[in-house]
Amino acid sequence: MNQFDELFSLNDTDEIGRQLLGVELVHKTPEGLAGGYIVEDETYFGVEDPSSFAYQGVNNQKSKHLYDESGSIFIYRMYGSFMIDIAVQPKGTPHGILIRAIQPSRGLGILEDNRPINGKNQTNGPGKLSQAIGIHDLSLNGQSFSGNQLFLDFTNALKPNEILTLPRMGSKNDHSENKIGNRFAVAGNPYVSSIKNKETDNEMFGWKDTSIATN
DNA sequence: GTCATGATGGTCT
DNA sequence: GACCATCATGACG
Repeated sequence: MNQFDELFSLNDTDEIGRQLLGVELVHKTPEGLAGGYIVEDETYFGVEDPSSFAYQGVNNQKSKHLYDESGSIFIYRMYGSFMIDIAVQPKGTPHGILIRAIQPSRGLGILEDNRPINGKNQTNGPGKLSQAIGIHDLSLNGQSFSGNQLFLDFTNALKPNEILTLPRMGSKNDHSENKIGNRFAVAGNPYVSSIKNKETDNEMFGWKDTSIATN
């Protein structure tokens, strides 16, 4: 079994969220490959999660791709921005993982053309990173992250020194008692959204080994 | 640098 | 016209 199948066959959605940190998210654009290392993500627990689009079994135009097989692409639009999610768990179980931030590693010139902003603000939010890597429609919905348009690359994956577990962002449905779903982040990485500047690790960016150069 | 606030747009009622 | 798993901006120190 390859790393992709191994990861997306895990039963524990939070564990998949933790293991995704350090994996490269890559988009094949007309100009070339563009992408970065995942440094922050957020888990959603389907029918039992009040802030999931599939809460209590909702299955409509917006949520239907959450029900796809583990490792499928689920893109949606919010406040005019595009968000990139991974559908996880077997077909029919609508768990999802939202990719919230990446550290640029591939096609840096393409990222800058798509989103001409310097530094960490280029990719430290879900709407920002999708703009930077060139996702501007819903056309990839339902395809697999093991394909070759928008895919996960494990070959150069980095290992976080420490993983932070934080409350989820946004989601005004998240009122109350149901404390399920988590936000995971690479401790000290400057591209994590809303990280305090003095908490960043400017030497290693929070990775165990950064000998793999960015280009 | 931090924080609070208004703008946002597509989708659904 | 309301809803929202967001973003950019402008006032501070």
